[in-house]
Parts: sequence; C-alpha cells; structure tokens
Amino acid sequence: MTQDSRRTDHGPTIYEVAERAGVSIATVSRTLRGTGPVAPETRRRVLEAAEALRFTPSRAGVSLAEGRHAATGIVFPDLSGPYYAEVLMGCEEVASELGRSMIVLSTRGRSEVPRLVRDLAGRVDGLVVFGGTVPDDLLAELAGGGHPLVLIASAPLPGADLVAAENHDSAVRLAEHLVGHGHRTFTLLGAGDGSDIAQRWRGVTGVLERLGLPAGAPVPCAFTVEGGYAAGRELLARTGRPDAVVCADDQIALGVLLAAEELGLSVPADVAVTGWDDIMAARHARPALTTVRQPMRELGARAARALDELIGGERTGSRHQTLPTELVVRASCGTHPLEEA
Amino acid sequence: MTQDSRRTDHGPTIYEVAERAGVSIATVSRTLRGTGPVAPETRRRVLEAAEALRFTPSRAGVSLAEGRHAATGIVFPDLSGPYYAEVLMGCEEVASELGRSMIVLSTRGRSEVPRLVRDLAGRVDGLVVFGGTVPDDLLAELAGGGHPLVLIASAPLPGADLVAAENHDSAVRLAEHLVGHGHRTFTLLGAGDGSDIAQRWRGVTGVLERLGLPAGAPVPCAFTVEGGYAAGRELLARTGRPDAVVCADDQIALGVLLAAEELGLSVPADVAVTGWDDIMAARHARPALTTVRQPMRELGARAARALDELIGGERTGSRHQTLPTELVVRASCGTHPLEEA
DNA sequence: CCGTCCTATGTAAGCGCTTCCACTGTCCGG
DNA sequence: CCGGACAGTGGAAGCGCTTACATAGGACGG
Repeated sequence: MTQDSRRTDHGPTIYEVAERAGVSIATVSRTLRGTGPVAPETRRRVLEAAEALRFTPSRAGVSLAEGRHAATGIVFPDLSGPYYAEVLMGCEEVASELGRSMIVLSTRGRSEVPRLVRDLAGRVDGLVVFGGTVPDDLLAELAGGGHPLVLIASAPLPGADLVAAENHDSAVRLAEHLVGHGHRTFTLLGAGDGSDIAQRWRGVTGVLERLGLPAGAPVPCAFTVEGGYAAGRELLARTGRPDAVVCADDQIALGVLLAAEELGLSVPADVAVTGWDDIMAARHARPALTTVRQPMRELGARAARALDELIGGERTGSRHQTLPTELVVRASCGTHPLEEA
Repeated sequence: MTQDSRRTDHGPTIYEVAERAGVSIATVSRTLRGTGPVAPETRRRVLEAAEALRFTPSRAGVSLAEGRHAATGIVFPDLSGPYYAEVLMGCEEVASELGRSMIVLSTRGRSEVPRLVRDLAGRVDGLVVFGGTVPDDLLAELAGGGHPLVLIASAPLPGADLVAAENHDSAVRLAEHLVGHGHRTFTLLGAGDGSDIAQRWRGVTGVLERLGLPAGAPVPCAFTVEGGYAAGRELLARTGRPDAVVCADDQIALGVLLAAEELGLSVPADVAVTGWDDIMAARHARPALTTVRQPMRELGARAARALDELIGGERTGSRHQTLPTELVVRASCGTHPLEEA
C-alpha cells in the first residue's frame, strides 16, 4: 500500500542534469532559462546533458518557485454548439502565445460547481468565465480574493473585466430588417436568462414599440433544437400565428424550422424565422437562417489578452469591451429583391 | 523591476490556517484531506480557520509533494465542428469525476507543436492525443518516457492505449445501403490522412469490388465545407458525374450539397451524397444528410477512463477499444419507401 | 499497577525548481 | 601595478504542501 504507486514515474530532475554536466543546479537553471551569464563551454555541456536526459523541468517545481502557474482557466456551460467551442479556441490560441496553458471546466450537469471552480482557481493565474455558469457571490469572492477575472457575455461585476458582443443595436438592425419585409406580428422565442438575451429583446421591442406594433413578452424555451421544436409546434399551430419568430439563438430557430416543415408551413412565405450566433448549421439549413454573427473567436482572444494584462498587473481598473456583430441576411426572414431577380 | 510583480497575490497558506487554529500544519493537512486521526474539537477549529481564511491549498505545493498533477492533457487539431468538441466534453466530464483537470492544446496552425506538447506533458499525469496531431516519434518518446498515453482515432502505437470508432464495417453498411438504392458509380471524396479514413474507404471499395463495380481512388479534398464545395463543383460539373458521392466527413458533404444546389442538381435524384460523423448541420441540411454517427462523447469518456487506469497503474499492457457507430439514413442518399408512402 | 496499544499531535525531511548572495578570477583604466 | 567592475559559478534559502517518524498521554488487559 505504501509502495511506490503514489506517483507517476517522473523524468530526470535538474540535479541529474547538473551532475551529468558537472555543474551546480543553479547553473543548469540559468542556462536553460537564459537568465544570468553562462560560459559558452558550460552552456554546451549543460544543453548536452539536458538533451541526453530528455530533461523537462517539473512544472510543479517551477510553479512553486515562481509563484505562478502559467495557466489560465476557462469556465463554460457546455461545448455543444459552436459558440463556446469557438470562443475557447480563440482563447486557447492567444493564451498559448502568451505561454499559458488553458484548463477547461464545463459546468453543465455538474452538481458541485463552486467546489470545482474554487479548485480550478487554485491551479491557474486567472479565470475566464462565461455568464451564467458561476454564482455571482462566488465570482465576487474570487474577484475580491485577488483572482484576475474576465467575464464573457455576462452581467458586469466590480473588479472583473468584461468582454461581450454587441446585443442591443444588432437586435435593432435585425428587427428593422424584418419590419422592412413587411412582418408585423412578432414572437420572441427564448426568455432571457442573463442580461445578454435581455438586451437583444430590448432592441427588438424598442423597434416594435416605436412603430406601434405589438410586442409580447418573450416566450420561454429551452436553448436547444428540441426546445425550439417544441415551442415552435405549439406556437405555429395555433390561430393567430405570428408573421415572424425571432429566436434567442440559432439552435432554437433550427427547431422552429423543423416544426414549420412538419406543419406544412413555408418559411419565409408563411412565417419568418431568425436566429442568433450564426452557427454552422444556420448556413446549411434550408431555408438558410437569417441570423446575427458574433465574433466568437475574437471574444475568446480578447478575453485571453485582457486576462493577461490583469495577471501581469499592467492594469488594475476593470475594463469593458463590446465587440461588433454582423447581421447575416439569408432566406429565412423573407424574400429578397436580389433573389427575385 | 525586482519588485513584487513576479507573482500573483496568492491566498493564505497552510501555515496561516495552522496558526489561526493553534495547531501544526500537519494537523491542518490531515484534517483537510481526511488522512490520519484528528480529535473532533481540533477538527472543528481547523475547519473554522480554513473557512474564515477561505483557504485553498496551493496546487503547486500539493502537486510537488504528492508527485502528481491531478490533471490530464488533451491534444486535438481544432475545435471547429462538433466532433472534437464533443469528445472533449466526454473526456472532461469523466476526468472531472476522477478529480482531474483537463488542459487543452490545439495544434491547428501552430508551428512549435513538439515544444507545446512536451510542455503540456510536463504539467499533466497523462495525455489523450487525437490521431494526426503529434508526430509519431514524439509520441513514441513520450510513451517510452513513461507518460501514460491514450490515442483517439489514430494508428496504434506500442505502449499506448487506443480508442476509436468502428470504421470498416460501418462503411460496408453505408456502401451496401447506397448500392441498395441503385447507385452504381461512386466517388470517394477526401483522401485519407490517417488510418481512420483509410479503413472507411477499404470498407466501401470492398463492397464495390465484390459487386464488380468500379471504385476509383479517393479524391483529395480539404476536410472543410469549402473544400467539399470546391471539389464538388469540379466533380459534379464534368461529364460522367458519379451516382453517389461518399464523403470522408459531414463538412465535405455539406460543401458538396452546396455545389449541387448551385449547379441545379437535385440531391438525391441526380446524385446521392453521404457524410460521416453526424454533426448538427447534417440533420438540418436539406436534403438532410445520410451519415454515420460516431459515439463522440463516449470516445472521450473511454479515453479519460483508460488514461486513469494507465496512470493509476492498474494496468500496464496497452488496450485497444473500438466503439460501434450508427448508420443514420436521411434523405441525401436516395428516396426511401417509407417517404414515398 | 505496569507494559502495551492507540489516538492525537508535532517535527522535520523532502518534492524540484528559482534566485539572492557570496565568492573567485580576469580584465582594464588609471 | 592596484582597485574595481564584472563574468561565471556554487551555496543555500525558500515556494506550500504531504507524510514518515517521534512523542505524549490515556485506556486497558493481565
């Protein structure tokens, strides 16, 4: 039981390299990290020994001595759908350039999120957190505890950076486009958990109100294809079906498309449908989905960079960045002049 | 310059907890980890102190003392498309259950892959590696160096576990289904990098040969929508267009669908198209894509578990696991009796 | 009542690395 | 020639934690 099984068989240590090269460990360290002066001949011997032993410094040792992890954590709900995956990629790429590893933590379906997040916080220099994944009080505790924190698509938090895509104005553009198609009765699908969605709805209803058009409260709906399908079936089957269904994200919209098809309704002739995010399937659906593209990769990249600044202490005050989105007009919102030609 | 900026302001140490509780650090450690006996009253004081200080053990300290990282690394090419993302999720979930963090490394577009992988290997207890992301000699070096290694969808490597989805037989089923639709001339799109794709093609060509049908060499093609689109334009425009285009993955197939649409060809009437993977867009494309679904999440989960066994030393010999796939018949491969009814 | 076991706790030796400091030569400018 | 600057190196003190080992009281059977 007290055998050796407690540890993985680690590689050679700096002592072995030092011995083989006939120098002290200090010299090995200096040589390998390029700090401090080393005689050419010594350097050669050290490098040779390190090479021969395939020496890689123990990360734990380095971390402990340096007092930093050279790693950043990222907390997201799930990786299904391209949104989070893309953000993660953007983040990972920049982090890697900055010499940091990325540790991922998904919260979907997890019961002990606070414990997992605390644990994660303990092994990184800073955290990137998606809105709605971690309880606010825990975030506040972390920020208060001096943990550099960057929030993505989330409500602002004192002491933490925030990176988000523009929501309100994009929604205004989308709504105006739909109104331009002649649509008059709208239904918003996907009640807003998080300020993100709420901002979009404010943009849409603002346009409608200005035009004196009715704008009911958003209809609750799971943010999945199945959720959109179920809600779509219900919504489109009843009398007084809306002209246009504006969905909180593409997955919901795809579900609505499925429901419309099944009900024998034509999109966009009978009903217009729009999404949000521009995931891959949006382009390939028929009719292709009109949606709003978010700069997902860029969101991640910005978050990684902001975190690096926070960690490096180059900046103390928190900063909020809002990235522009792009309205992607496809077939699902109505027939376009160009296509008629 | 030599100021304090070199380290993040870390939280309280075990010493502070010990002092506050009026005990030694050994007792704190024993209390918190539940090793060794502790008097109830002492336990209470320690927990209280730890709570008050919001103490979280420094991961680097723990790692160094324990001689393990409680983390596993995963190397994948990219997270675009749901395939890798799903596998990652499956992996992360199991790893988390086993008390390990997941550190991700994406290789796409990276120049210094070997250095990055070595660095990663230094901060984890074991690695999960997707086929085609890391040079074979580096893998061999890692395996030889005692690093637990699990390969996914890759050529086998001595000393490493392998987890893969079944390829050959699934391809046979797919080909037989297509032949059943009356298709006779086939083109395989996406020349195989990696034994994975090669196995699929062997399955398909095997069926064709048995029936005396021509089966040319797979046509090279980038594994992206754009790649499939470009190849599809070229392929479908020429005289002697095939009955069926069997694509190496769904993204290619989606591109071919786009090309067919643009050329005014009807799928499946003029040409059948099939994919592989069953990504989300496959279901929503019109015609919906016939494809082969891989148990992506399960692949990741198995990999994580296998790695844990390897790390724990519960097993020394390497093991190969092959997971079954599912043929998903949709509209793109031909008209089905049920749909005709 | 004493030797023996446990329980409960402290002591201290690392884990592998970075880096401050001290020390030894060398090389120059004065 | 001499003092000083500096290149080149080793010694040793941690970084925060785990854990073998030592120690000190009881409890308890004989």
